[in-house]
Amino acid sequence: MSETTRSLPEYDPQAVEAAAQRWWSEHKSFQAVEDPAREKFYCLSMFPYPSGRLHMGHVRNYTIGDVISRHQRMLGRNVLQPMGWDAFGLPAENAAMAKGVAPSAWTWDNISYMRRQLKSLGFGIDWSRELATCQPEYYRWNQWLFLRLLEKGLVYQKTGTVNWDPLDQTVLANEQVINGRGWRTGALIEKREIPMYYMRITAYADELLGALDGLEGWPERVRLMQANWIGRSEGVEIAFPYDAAATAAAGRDGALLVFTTRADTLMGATYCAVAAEHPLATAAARDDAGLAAFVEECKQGSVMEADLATAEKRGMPTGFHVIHPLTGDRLPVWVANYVLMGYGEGAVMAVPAHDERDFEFAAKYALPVRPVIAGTREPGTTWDDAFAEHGVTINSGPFDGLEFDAAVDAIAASLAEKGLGKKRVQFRLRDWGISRQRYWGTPIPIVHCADCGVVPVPDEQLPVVLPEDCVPDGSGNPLRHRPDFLDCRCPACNGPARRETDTMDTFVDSSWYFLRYACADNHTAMVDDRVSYWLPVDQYIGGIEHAILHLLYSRFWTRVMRDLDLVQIKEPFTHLLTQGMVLNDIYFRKDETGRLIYFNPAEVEQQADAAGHPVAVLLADGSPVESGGIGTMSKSRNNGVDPQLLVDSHGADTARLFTMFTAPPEQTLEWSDEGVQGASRFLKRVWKAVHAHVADGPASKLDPAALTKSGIALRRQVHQALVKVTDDIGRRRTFNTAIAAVMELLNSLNRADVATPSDRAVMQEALELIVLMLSPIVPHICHHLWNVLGHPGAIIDQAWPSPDRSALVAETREIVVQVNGKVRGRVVVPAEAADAEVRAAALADNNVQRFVGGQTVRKVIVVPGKLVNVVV
RNA sequence: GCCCGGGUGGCGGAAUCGGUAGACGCUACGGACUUAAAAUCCGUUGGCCGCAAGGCCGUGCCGGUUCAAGUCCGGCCCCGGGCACCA
Repeated sequence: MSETTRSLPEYDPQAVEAAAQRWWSEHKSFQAVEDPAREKFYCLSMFPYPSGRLHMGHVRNYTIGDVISRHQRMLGRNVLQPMGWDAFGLPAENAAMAKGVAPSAWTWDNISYMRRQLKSLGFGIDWSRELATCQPEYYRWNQWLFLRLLEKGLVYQKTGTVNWDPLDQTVLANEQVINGRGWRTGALIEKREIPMYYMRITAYADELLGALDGLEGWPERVRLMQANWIGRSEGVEIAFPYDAAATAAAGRDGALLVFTTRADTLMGATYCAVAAEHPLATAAARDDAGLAAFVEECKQGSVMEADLATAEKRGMPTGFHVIHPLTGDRLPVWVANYVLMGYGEGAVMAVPAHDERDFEFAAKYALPVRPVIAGTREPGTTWDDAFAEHGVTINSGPFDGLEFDAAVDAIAASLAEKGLGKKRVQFRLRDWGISRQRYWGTPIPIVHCADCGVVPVPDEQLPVVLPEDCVPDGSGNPLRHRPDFLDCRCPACNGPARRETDTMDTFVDSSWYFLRYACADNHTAMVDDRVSYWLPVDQYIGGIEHAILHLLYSRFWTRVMRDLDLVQIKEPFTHLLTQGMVLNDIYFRKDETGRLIYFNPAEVEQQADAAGHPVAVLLADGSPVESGGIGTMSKSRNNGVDPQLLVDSHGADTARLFTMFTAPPEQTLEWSDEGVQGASRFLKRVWKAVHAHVADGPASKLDPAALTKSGIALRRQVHQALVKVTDDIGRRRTFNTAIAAVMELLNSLNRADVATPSDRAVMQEALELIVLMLSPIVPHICHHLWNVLGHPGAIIDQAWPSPDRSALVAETREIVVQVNGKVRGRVVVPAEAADAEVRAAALADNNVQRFVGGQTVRKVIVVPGKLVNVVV
């Protein structure tokens, strides 16, 4: 590089980015066109909820998608990267309540602001396919498919439990229940049973579970979480016949049905327990005021499983008994708050000796413990917990001495003989309740007629359009007060009728939006042929928080559409990347009432106090604030970073580089102002290296045969970096290490001595490759630098480069030598050296000799090309 | 409570299939340039011992397998995600 002082052009991100974005827009670079002759690549990021402004999590998510998309494009694929809006949901209703603005207006304002932000980040999105789930053109197909499922019996009605706020007279979301109280009213929340529509996802439980094995492009942990969520377990359904009192109360002969995976412990059952909602509990409570009060108490609080499972175990006897199906013993039936009505039969047989929860309950209420599995403890000794592992049966009469499987088989056979039990499979998965007592969602296409009952809306009357000018006030669904929506004609008898006011769960919207991108302009059908070209999604990217619900519903919905012959695929997403959350520091003060006031980290500075200890100080008043550690960026903790400020101050490329470099995509990412500086500095260094190089005039053509020794070594580093970056971006998706490899290479180039024309040719090649390798990550600056390097076309049309294999060949290798597993030296050997030769060189090393000393060499392990371990 | 992840220098992280722990970046410190500052460039930076060569210790904790463990196995601790109406 010449040492003459001269002024190189300054890196001005705003100008560079505006120019690149203008070029892409003018050339419609990202408009995807179906072309059966070309291999397609459908790269999809989870669509955002239009909450107001982009947050760093969005920037991270969409940068990952854009890097993969641009890389695939360079590999020659026909890439589709669409974008849309998950536009229905609760926050719009909350904003409406807070600001008195209609959810629709609020949502569309947010969409136009966020669309502009996405464009300023330079994502290669095909905006011609944009959709929003709150458009009738979209949600009419939610309604249409709902009707098809209704016809097939895959949608049905039953009651479901919701959180009821008795003051506001409204149903609350789990999020709106805080410590068992309504978030606005503070009233104690009650559980309430209301009629709802359900989708029969359990009909697909076996298939959804079985197909997980084939999802090789999914992270193992997501597959595991889904498998556990579906929760297939094999067990025995056992009938415990009612005693006379229970029979009388139930009004007929009957038996308490329970499901258990531990039929081998049946001889140890000492009581049965039912959920508070169980019919037997209801029957018992009729004549027992104390029990009635307890059952009512169990109906207080939220419906959340986490709350139920962590609640203190409590119960009361029903006074009824059931008959043990094998021993004939009378067992008491209890109502217990740890039994879930939603799983199995809502009743359990309790074996305190071999189940943790039963044990805790039995200990509290002095119920008998009867060990029937040989464990680590002798029967008769004091136990402090249950022995829940499998083992050999004891104290079980004719079933003694059996291993788990044999015991279950023998007991199941004996029960079957008496007609009191059979083996069956139980899933943890429950059917999907889709009814919401909310305004801002897809209207359920049902009409209620006094004469005809529940009548589906005919297809030709779709969509049932949601009025857009409602402003919810927190006291229930405003649709109930809208005669223009409510009043209609019955499709069956044409008499006066009333529309259903419940809307659909927003997970319905997101269960198939990825199909609609392929044909968003089709207003006569839900999907068309273009879906079979683009689907399945080749790469799906989104937050790990969606690992179960959204992804499982989408898998279910896709299968439903397959069974309706609407699509040919069964799995919607071939490869899945689950990105980690974005975190930032949390700072707060407590006010007089003990409430926490949060301060944005941007308003806080780290200083040292008089004693030299670090202390966080609010810039506004110079007084300290408390540190609350680190946590996900959220409005409630006021620790978000507005990506717009970053884009405005440093440019989109710096924002993109920072999020890609700071952490691998699947891990949490911690925000750091200094890290942003580092990213920006690196881009300036790339800019400078390219401009300094071209300032010395054009380089001559590269002749690999005419290189100096240092030129060969430098060129080897260049192509090694290319091999690594190709693998990191294309296979491993570890963008952080890809960037590190390019940084390392740039450091080498800056140190290199460029004296001869052949050196300059190597430099030209190296800089071109650096710009090509970085172009998926920081596309704007690379768009510019590609032209600076003397190329007339656009870098976006360039192919991903291939390494020159001959440049990678090295003559020697460095081998690490260990003695007893500790590194004691390094030797340089010819690259092709045989093991014996490497071994000899290793043993000859001075420091190695020092540690071997006079001891006998017991073993020498040679790992070819890497290391030698001498064991003495 | 249940299911799934994670824990490595002052900090973010690297180590891809059991084979050199700390790549790359940040911070801090020292130097160059500058009237000065910023920016930029160069150097040092896990701890301890040593003039040096080099050595000892070190990947949340305890134990195990192996020639070799951040990586595998068993038991714990802490942090994060999900738990079906936030999306």
